[in-house]
Amino acid sequence: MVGAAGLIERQGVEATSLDQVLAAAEASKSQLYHYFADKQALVRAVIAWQAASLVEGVEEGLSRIDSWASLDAWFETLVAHQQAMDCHVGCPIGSLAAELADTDEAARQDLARAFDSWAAHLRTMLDRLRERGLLTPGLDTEQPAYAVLAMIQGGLLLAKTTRDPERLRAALVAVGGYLRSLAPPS
Amino acid sequence: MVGAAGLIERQGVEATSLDQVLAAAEASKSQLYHYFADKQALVRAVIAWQAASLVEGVEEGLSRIDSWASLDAWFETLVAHQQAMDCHVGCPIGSLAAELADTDEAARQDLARAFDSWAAHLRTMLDRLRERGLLTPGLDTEQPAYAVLAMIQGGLLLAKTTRDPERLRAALVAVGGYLRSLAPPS
DNA sequence: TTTAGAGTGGACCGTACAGTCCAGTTCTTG
DNA sequence: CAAGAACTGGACTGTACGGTCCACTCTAAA
Repeated sequence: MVGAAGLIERQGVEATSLDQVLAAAEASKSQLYHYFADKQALVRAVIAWQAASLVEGVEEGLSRIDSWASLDAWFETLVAHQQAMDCHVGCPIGSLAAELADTDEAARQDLARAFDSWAAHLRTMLDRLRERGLLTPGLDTEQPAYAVLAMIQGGLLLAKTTRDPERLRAALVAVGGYLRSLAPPS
Repeated sequence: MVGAAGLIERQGVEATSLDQVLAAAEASKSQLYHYFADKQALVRAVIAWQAASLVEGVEEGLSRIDSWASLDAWFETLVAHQQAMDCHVGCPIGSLAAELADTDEAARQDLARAFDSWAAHLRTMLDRLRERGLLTPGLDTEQPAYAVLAMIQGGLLLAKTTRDPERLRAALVAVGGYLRSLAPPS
Protein backbone atom coordinates (compact mmCIF):
# COMPACT_ATOMS: atom_id res chain seq x y z
CA MET A 1 0.00 0.00 0.00
CA VAL A 2 2.67 2.46 1.05
CA GLY A 3 4.87 1.21 -1.79
CA ALA A 4 2.08 1.58 -4.30
CA ALA A 5 1.43 5.11 -3.07
CA GLY A 6 5.09 6.01 -3.50
CA LEU A 7 5.29 4.63 -7.02
CA ILE A 8 2.10 6.37 -8.08
CA GLU A 9 3.25 9.59 -6.48
CA ARG A 10 6.49 9.51 -8.43
CA GLN A 11 5.20 8.27 -11.78
CA GLY A 12 1.50 9.02 -11.93
CA VAL A 13 -1.38 6.59 -12.08
CA GLU A 14 -1.35 5.73 -15.78
CA ALA A 15 2.41 5.30 -15.83
CA THR A 16 2.41 2.85 -12.92
CA SER A 17 1.64 -0.75 -13.84
CA LEU A 18 0.25 -3.31 -11.46
CA ASP A 19 3.34 -5.44 -12.05
CA GLN A 20 5.49 -2.61 -10.70
CA VAL A 21 3.28 -2.30 -7.65
CA LEU A 22 3.44 -6.07 -7.14
CA ALA A 23 7.21 -6.15 -7.46
CA ALA A 24 7.60 -3.30 -4.99
CA ALA A 25 5.25 -4.97 -2.51
CA GLU A 26 6.70 -8.44 -3.17
CA ALA A 27 3.19 -9.73 -3.63
CA SER A 28 1.35 -11.60 -6.35
CA LYS A 29 -1.55 -10.74 -8.61
CA SER A 30 -4.02 -12.87 -6.72
CA GLN A 31 -3.25 -11.08 -3.48
CA LEU A 32 -3.86 -7.72 -5.11
CA TYR A 33 -7.12 -8.85 -6.67
CA HIS A 34 -8.13 -10.39 -3.38
CA TYR A 35 -7.97 -7.00 -1.67
CA PHE A 36 -8.97 -4.73 -4.58
CA ALA A 37 -11.63 -5.25 -7.23
CA ASP A 38 -9.55 -3.61 -9.95
CA LYS A 39 -6.91 -0.99 -10.55
CA GLN A 40 -9.35 1.84 -9.94
CA ALA A 41 -10.11 0.47 -6.49
CA LEU A 42 -6.38 0.38 -5.74
CA VAL A 43 -6.03 3.96 -6.93
CA ARG A 44 -8.90 5.07 -4.73
CA ALA A 45 -7.29 3.33 -1.77
CA VAL A 46 -4.05 5.14 -2.53
CA ILE A 47 -5.96 8.43 -2.65
CA ALA A 48 -7.58 7.68 0.70
CA TRP A 49 -4.22 6.79 2.23
CA GLN A 50 -2.44 9.84 0.82
CA ALA A 51 -5.28 12.12 1.85
CA ALA A 52 -5.34 10.74 5.38
CA SER A 53 -1.61 10.93 5.96
CA LEU A 54 -1.28 14.34 4.36
CA VAL A 55 -4.21 15.89 6.20
CA GLU A 56 -2.89 14.41 9.43
CA GLY A 57 0.49 16.01 8.84
CA VAL A 58 -1.08 19.30 7.86
CA GLU A 59 -3.28 19.33 10.93
CA GLU A 60 -0.27 18.64 13.11
CA GLY A 61 1.69 21.48 11.56
CA LEU A 62 -1.16 23.98 11.51
CA SER A 63 -2.13 23.36 15.12
CA ARG A 64 1.11 24.99 16.28
CA ILE A 65 0.52 28.22 14.38
CA ASP A 66 -0.51 31.16 16.55
CA SER A 67 1.59 34.03 15.19
CA TRP A 68 3.01 35.40 11.97
CA ALA A 69 6.40 34.01 12.90
CA SER A 70 5.07 30.48 13.37
CA LEU A 71 3.14 30.75 10.09
CA ASP A 72 6.33 31.76 8.28
CA ALA A 73 8.12 28.87 9.97
CA TRP A 74 5.49 26.41 8.71
CA PHE A 75 5.86 27.81 5.19
CA GLU A 76 9.60 27.35 5.52
CA THR A 77 9.17 23.67 6.38
CA LEU A 78 7.16 23.25 3.18
CA VAL A 79 9.94 24.83 1.14
CA ALA A 80 12.58 22.78 2.96
CA HIS A 81 10.65 19.55 2.32
CA GLN A 82 10.34 20.41 -1.36
CA GLN A 83 14.04 21.19 -1.53
CA ALA A 84 14.91 17.92 0.17
CA MET A 85 12.91 16.06 -2.49
CA ASP A 86 14.77 17.97 -5.23
CA CYS A 87 11.38 19.20 -6.39
CA HIS A 88 10.67 15.78 -7.87
CA VAL A 89 7.25 15.40 -6.29
CA GLY A 90 4.66 18.02 -5.70
CA CYS A 91 1.65 17.60 -3.48
CA PRO A 92 0.44 13.99 -3.81
CA ILE A 93 -3.18 15.12 -3.73
CA GLY A 94 -2.55 17.90 -6.22
CA SER A 95 -0.76 15.60 -8.66
CA LEU A 96 -3.49 12.98 -8.48
CA ALA A 97 -6.14 15.68 -8.89
CA ALA A 98 -4.53 17.05 -12.03
CA GLU A 99 -4.32 13.59 -13.56
CA LEU A 100 -7.64 12.07 -12.49
CA ALA A 101 -10.14 14.96 -12.23
CA ASP A 102 -11.28 14.55 -15.83
CA THR A 103 -11.07 10.78 -16.19
CA ASP A 104 -12.30 9.27 -12.92
CA GLU A 105 -15.34 10.92 -11.37
CA ALA A 106 -15.21 8.93 -8.12
CA ALA A 107 -11.56 9.77 -7.63
CA ARG A 108 -12.30 13.42 -8.39
CA GLN A 109 -14.85 13.52 -5.58
CA ASP A 110 -12.45 11.86 -3.15
CA LEU A 111 -9.78 14.40 -4.03
CA ALA A 112 -12.21 17.30 -3.77
CA ARG A 113 -13.09 16.11 -0.26
CA ALA A 114 -9.40 15.91 0.62
CA PHE A 115 -8.92 19.50 -0.54
CA ASP A 116 -11.95 20.61 1.45
CA SER A 117 -10.66 18.91 4.56
CA TRP A 118 -7.30 20.59 4.12
CA ALA A 119 -8.99 23.95 3.57
CA ALA A 120 -11.07 23.42 6.72
CA HIS A 121 -7.90 22.96 8.77
CA LEU A 122 -6.42 26.08 7.22
CA ARG A 123 -9.60 27.87 8.19
CA THR A 124 -9.43 26.88 11.84
CA MET A 125 -5.82 28.07 11.84
CA LEU A 126 -6.90 31.43 10.38
CA ASP A 127 -9.74 31.61 12.90
CA ARG A 128 -7.20 31.16 15.66
CA LEU A 129 -5.07 34.00 14.27
CA ARG A 130 -8.20 36.14 14.14
CA GLU A 131 -9.09 35.35 17.76
CA ARG A 132 -5.57 36.36 18.72
CA GLY A 133 -6.19 39.73 17.12
CA LEU A 134 -3.89 39.20 14.14
CA LEU A 135 -6.73 39.33 11.60
CA THR A 136 -9.65 41.73 11.37
CA PRO A 137 -12.40 40.77 13.86
CA GLY A 138 -15.42 39.23 12.16
CA LEU A 139 -13.40 38.36 9.03
CA ASP A 140 -14.86 35.42 7.07
CA THR A 141 -11.92 33.06 6.72
CA GLU A 142 -13.44 30.71 4.13
CA GLN A 143 -12.20 32.46 0.99
CA PRO A 144 -8.73 33.21 2.46
CA ALA A 145 -8.37 29.54 3.36
CA TYR A 146 -9.08 28.52 -0.25
CA ALA A 147 -6.62 31.16 -1.38
CA VAL A 148 -3.84 29.81 0.85
CA LEU A 149 -4.48 26.29 -0.43
CA ALA A 150 -4.48 27.48 -4.04
CA MET A 151 -1.20 29.29 -3.49
CA ILE A 152 0.42 26.19 -1.98
CA GLN A 153 -0.77 24.02 -4.88
CA GLY A 154 0.29 26.52 -7.51
CA GLY A 155 3.64 27.09 -5.87
CA LEU A 156 4.29 23.35 -5.70
CA LEU A 157 3.37 22.92 -9.36
CA LEU A 158 5.71 25.73 -10.45
CA ALA A 159 8.49 24.42 -8.23
CA LYS A 160 8.09 20.91 -9.61
CA THR A 161 8.04 22.11 -13.21
CA THR A 162 11.00 24.46 -12.97
CA ARG A 163 12.83 22.35 -10.33
CA ASP A 164 13.28 25.57 -8.40
CA PRO A 165 12.00 25.65 -4.81
CA GLU A 166 12.25 29.45 -4.86
CA ARG A 167 9.04 29.53 -6.89
CA LEU A 168 7.25 27.91 -4.00
CA ARG A 169 8.86 30.32 -1.56
CA ALA A 170 7.78 33.31 -3.68
CA ALA A 171 4.21 32.03 -3.59
CA LEU A 172 4.24 31.44 0.16
CA VAL A 173 5.83 34.81 0.92
CA ALA A 174 3.09 36.43 -1.13
CA VAL A 175 0.31 34.59 0.65
CA GLY A 176 1.89 35.61 3.95
CA GLY A 177 1.80 39.21 2.78
CA TYR A 178 -1.80 38.82 1.71
CA LEU A 179 -2.87 37.51 5.12
CA ARG A 180 -1.00 40.30 6.88
CA SER A 181 -2.93 42.77 4.72
CA LEU A 182 -6.05 41.38 6.40
CA ALA A 183 -4.74 42.46 9.79
CA PRO A 184 -6.77 45.03 11.72
CA PRO A 185 -5.58 48.61 11.12
CA SER A 186 -3.19 49.44 13.92
CA MET B 1 -2.63 19.33 -34.48
CA VAL B 2 -5.40 21.40 -33.01
CA GLY B 3 -7.51 18.26 -32.64
CA ALA B 4 -4.68 16.39 -30.95
CA ALA B 5 -4.18 19.31 -28.58
CA GLY B 6 -7.85 19.29 -27.63
CA LEU B 7 -7.93 15.54 -26.99
CA ILE B 8 -4.77 15.66 -24.89
CA GLU B 9 -6.03 18.68 -22.99
CA ARG B 10 -9.25 16.86 -22.10
CA GLN B 11 -7.87 13.39 -21.40
CA GLY B 12 -4.21 13.79 -20.61
CA VAL B 13 -1.23 12.49 -22.55
CA GLU B 14 -1.17 8.89 -21.35
CA ALA B 15 -4.91 8.50 -21.76
CA THR B 16 -4.87 9.70 -25.38
CA SER B 17 -3.96 7.05 -27.93
CA LEU B 18 -2.53 7.76 -31.34
CA ASP B 19 -5.55 6.05 -32.89
CA GLN B 20 -7.81 8.61 -31.23
CA VAL B 21 -5.68 11.45 -32.55
CA LEU B 22 -5.70 9.89 -36.00
CA ALA B 23 -9.47 9.45 -35.99
CA ALA B 24 -10.00 13.05 -34.88
CA ALA B 25 -7.67 14.35 -37.55
CA GLU B 26 -8.97 11.89 -40.17
CA ALA B 27 -5.42 10.96 -40.95
CA SER B 28 -3.46 7.74 -41.08
CA LYS B 29 -0.54 6.39 -39.11
CA SER B 30 1.96 6.97 -41.87
CA GLN B 31 1.03 10.64 -42.08
CA LEU B 32 1.56 11.05 -38.37
CA TYR B 33 4.91 9.27 -38.46
CA HIS B 34 5.87 11.32 -41.47
CA TYR B 35 5.56 14.53 -39.46
CA PHE B 36 6.56 13.26 -36.00
CA ALA B 37 9.29 10.84 -35.01
CA ASP B 38 7.21 9.28 -32.23
CA LYS B 39 4.51 10.04 -29.73
CA GLN B 40 6.83 12.11 -27.58
CA ALA B 41 7.56 14.38 -30.55
CA LEU B 42 3.83 14.83 -31.07
CA VAL B 43 3.40 15.67 -27.41
CA ARG B 44 6.18 18.23 -27.56
CA ALA B 45 4.55 19.80 -30.61
CA VAL B 46 1.28 19.98 -28.71
CA ILE B 47 3.10 21.64 -25.82
CA ALA B 48 4.67 24.18 -28.17
CA TRP B 49 1.31 24.92 -29.77
CA GLN B 50 -0.52 25.23 -26.46
CA ALA B 51 2.23 27.38 -24.99
CA ALA B 52 2.28 29.70 -28.00
CA SER B 53 -1.48 30.19 -28.20
CA LEU B 54 -1.87 30.56 -24.45
CA VAL B 55 0.98 33.03 -24.04
CA GLU B 56 -0.36 34.98 -26.99
CA GLY B 57 -3.78 35.21 -25.37
CA VAL B 58 -2.28 36.11 -22.02
CA GLU B 59 -0.13 38.82 -23.56
CA GLU B 60 -3.16 40.26 -25.33
CA GLY B 61 -5.19 40.32 -22.12
CA LEU B 62 -2.41 41.66 -19.92
CA SER B 63 -1.47 44.46 -22.31
CA ARG B 64 -4.78 46.21 -21.55
CA ILE B 65 -4.24 46.27 -17.80
CA ASP B 66 -3.33 49.67 -16.40
CA SER B 67 -5.50 49.96 -13.27
CA TRP B 68 -6.90 47.85 -10.45
CA ALA B 69 -10.28 47.81 -12.17
CA SER B 70 -8.85 46.43 -15.42
CA LEU B 71 -6.86 43.84 -13.45
CA ASP B 72 -10.04 42.70 -11.71
CA ALA B 73 -11.78 42.60 -15.09
CA TRP B 74 -9.07 40.34 -16.50
CA PHE B 75 -9.40 38.04 -13.48
CA GLU B 76 -13.12 37.96 -14.11
CA THR B 77 -12.61 36.81 -17.69
CA LEU B 78 -10.53 33.91 -16.37
CA VAL B 79 -13.34 32.89 -14.01
CA ALA B 80 -15.94 33.30 -16.75
CA HIS B 81 -13.90 31.15 -19.13
CA GLN B 82 -13.56 28.46 -16.51
CA GLN B 83 -17.27 28.60 -15.80
CA ALA B 84 -18.08 28.32 -19.51
CA MET B 85 -15.97 25.16 -19.66
CA ASP B 86 -17.85 23.74 -16.66
CA CYS B 87 -14.46 23.50 -14.95
CA HIS B 88 -13.63 20.48 -17.10
CA VAL B 89 -10.24 21.74 -18.19
CA GLY B 90 -7.73 23.68 -16.18
CA CYS B 91 -4.77 25.43 -17.65
CA PRO B 92 -3.43 23.33 -20.56
CA ILE B 93 0.16 24.10 -19.57
CA GLY B 94 -0.52 23.39 -15.91
CA SER B 95 -2.19 20.06 -16.65
CA LEU B 96 0.61 18.95 -18.92
CA ALA B 97 3.17 20.08 -16.37
CA ALA B 98 1.58 18.06 -13.59
CA GLU B 99 1.52 14.95 -15.76
CA LEU B 100 4.85 15.19 -17.55
CA ALA B 101 7.24 16.98 -15.19
CA ASP B 102 8.47 13.74 -13.65
CA THR B 103 8.39 11.47 -16.69
CA ASP B 104 9.61 13.52 -19.66
CA GLU B 105 12.55 15.79 -19.01
CA ALA B 106 12.43 17.53 -22.40
CA ALA B 107 8.74 18.27 -21.99
CA ARG B 108 9.38 19.53 -18.47
CA GLN B 109 11.88 22.06 -19.78
CA ASP B 110 9.49 23.22 -22.50
CA LEU B 111 6.76 23.69 -19.91
CA ALA B 112 9.11 25.49 -17.53
CA ARG B 113 9.95 27.88 -20.34
CA ALA B 114 6.26 28.42 -21.03
CA PHE B 115 5.69 29.28 -17.37
CA ASP B 116 8.66 31.63 -17.40
CA SER B 117 7.36 33.39 -20.49
CA TRP B 118 3.95 33.78 -18.87
CA ALA B 119 5.56 35.11 -15.68
CA ALA B 120 7.60 37.58 -17.75
CA HIS B 121 4.41 39.00 -19.25
CA LEU B 122 2.88 39.25 -15.80
CA ARG B 123 5.97 41.09 -14.72
CA THR B 124 5.77 43.69 -17.46
CA MET B 125 2.13 44.21 -16.49
CA LEU B 126 3.13 44.72 -12.86
CA ASP B 127 5.93 47.06 -13.95
CA ARG B 128 3.35 49.10 -15.80
CA LEU B 129 1.17 49.32 -12.69
CA ARG B 130 4.23 50.41 -10.73
CA GLU B 131 5.09 53.12 -13.27
CA ARG B 132 1.53 54.37 -12.96
CA GLY B 133 2.07 54.75 -9.24
CA LEU B 134 -0.17 51.86 -8.18
CA LEU B 135 2.70 49.85 -6.72
CA THR B 136 5.56 50.98 -4.50
CA PRO B 137 8.28 52.68 -6.56
CA GLY B 138 11.36 50.52 -6.95
CA LEU B 139 9.44 47.34 -6.12
CA ASP B 140 11.02 44.20 -7.57
CA THR B 141 8.14 42.58 -9.48
CA GLU B 142 9.80 39.21 -10.11
CA GLN B 143 8.55 37.40 -7.01
CA PRO B 144 5.04 38.93 -7.20
CA ALA B 145 4.77 37.80 -10.83
CA TYR B 146 5.59 34.21 -9.79
CA ALA B 147 3.04 34.52 -7.01
CA VAL B 148 0.28 35.64 -9.36
CA LEU B 149 1.05 32.76 -11.70
CA ALA B 150 1.08 30.28 -8.82
CA MET B 151 -2.26 31.58 -7.61
CA ILE B 152 -3.81 31.22 -11.06
CA GLN B 153 -2.50 27.66 -11.40
CA GLY B 154 -3.60 26.67 -7.91
CA GLY B 155 -6.99 28.26 -8.34
CA LEU B 156 -7.53 26.46 -11.63
CA LEU B 157 -6.54 23.13 -10.09
CA LEU B 158 -8.94 23.58 -7.17
CA ALA B 159 -11.73 24.71 -9.48
CA LYS B 160 -11.20 21.72 -11.76
CA THR B 161 -11.11 19.27 -8.88
CA THR B 162 -14.15 20.60 -7.04
CA ARG B 163 -15.96 21.71 -10.23
CA ASP B 164 -16.53 25.02 -8.48
CA PRO B 165 -15.32 28.17 -10.26
CA GLU B 166 -15.68 30.09 -6.99
CA ARG B 167 -12.44 28.48 -5.80
CA LEU B 168 -10.66 30.16 -8.67
CA ARG B 169 -12.38 33.45 -7.89
CA ALA B 170 -11.37 33.23 -4.21
CA ALA B 171 -7.76 32.75 -5.30
CA LEU B 172 -7.82 35.66 -7.73
CA VAL B 173 -9.53 37.98 -5.29
CA ALA B 174 -6.81 37.15 -2.79
CA VAL B 175 -3.99 37.82 -5.23
CA GLY B 176 -5.66 41.12 -6.09
CA GLY B 177 -5.66 41.98 -2.41
CA TYR B 178 -2.03 40.98 -2.12
CA LEU B 179 -0.98 43.23 -4.99
CA ARG B 180 -2.97 46.14 -3.55
CA SER B 181 -1.08 45.63 -0.29
CA LEU B 182 2.06 46.43 -2.29
CA ALA B 183 0.66 49.86 -3.14
CA PRO B 184 2.62 52.90 -1.90
CA PRO B 185 1.35 54.19 1.44
CA SER B 186 -1.11 56.98 0.65
C1' DT C 1 3.86 9.07 -71.96
C1' DT C 2 7.29 7.55 -69.02
C1' DT C 3 9.50 7.58 -64.63
C1' DA C 4 11.47 8.83 -60.39
C1' DG C 5 10.32 10.26 -55.97
C1' DA C 6 7.65 11.99 -52.41
C1' DG C 7 3.55 11.10 -49.94
C1' DT C 8 -0.30 7.94 -48.25
C1' DG C 9 -3.43 4.12 -46.55
C1' DG C 10 -3.96 0.80 -43.53
C1' DA C 11 -2.71 -4.02 -42.54
C1' DC C 12 0.40 -5.82 -39.59
C1' DC C 13 3.76 -6.74 -35.51
C1' DG C 14 5.71 -7.14 -30.85
C1' DT C 15 4.86 -5.92 -26.40
C1' DA C 16 3.09 -4.64 -22.08
C1' DC C 17 -0.84 -4.20 -19.87
C1' DA C 18 -5.16 -5.33 -16.74
C1' DG C 19 -7.48 -9.01 -15.39
C1' DT C 20 -8.54 -14.49 -14.93
C1' DC C 21 -7.83 -18.95 -13.31
C1' DC C 22 -6.66 -22.98 -10.90
C1' DA C 23 -3.59 -26.09 -8.56
C1' DG C 24 -1.47 -26.04 -4.37
C1' DT C 25 -0.83 -24.39 0.40
C1' DT C 26 -2.06 -22.61 4.75
C1' DC C 27 -5.37 -21.56 8.18
C1' DT C 28 -9.77 -22.68 10.95
C1' DT C 29 -12.93 -25.36 13.21
C1' DG C 30 -15.04 -29.54 14.97
C1' DC D 1 -6.35 -35.16 13.26
C1' DA D 2 -9.62 -34.49 9.38
C1' DA D 3 -12.06 -31.67 6.24
C1' DG D 4 -13.32 -27.79 4.42
C1' DA D 5 -12.65 -22.94 3.78
C1' DA D 6 -9.68 -19.21 2.80
C1' DC D 7 -5.74 -17.61 0.78
C1' DT D 8 -1.64 -17.58 -2.47
C1' DG D 9 1.61 -18.07 -6.52
C1' DG D 10 2.21 -17.31 -10.94
C1' DA D 11 1.13 -18.99 -15.52
C1' DC D 12 -2.06 -17.58 -18.71
C1' DT D 13 -5.37 -14.69 -21.81
C1' DG D 14 -7.38 -11.03 -24.52
C1' DT D 15 -6.58 -6.71 -26.01
C1' DA D 16 -5.11 -2.12 -27.01
C1' DC D 17 -1.24 0.26 -27.67
C1' DG D 18 3.02 2.45 -30.17
C1' DG D 19 5.44 1.72 -34.01
C1' DT D 20 6.78 -0.62 -38.79
C1' DC D 21 6.16 -1.74 -43.41
C1' DC D 22 5.05 -1.97 -48.12
C1' DA D 23 2.07 -1.69 -52.00
C1' DC D 24 -0.08 2.03 -54.02
C1' DT D 25 -1.16 6.94 -55.72
C1' DC D 26 -0.28 11.36 -56.95
C1' DT D 27 2.84 14.98 -58.66
C1' DA D 28 6.01 16.89 -61.78
C1' DA D 29 9.80 17.05 -64.79
C1' DA D 30 11.70 15.43 -69.34
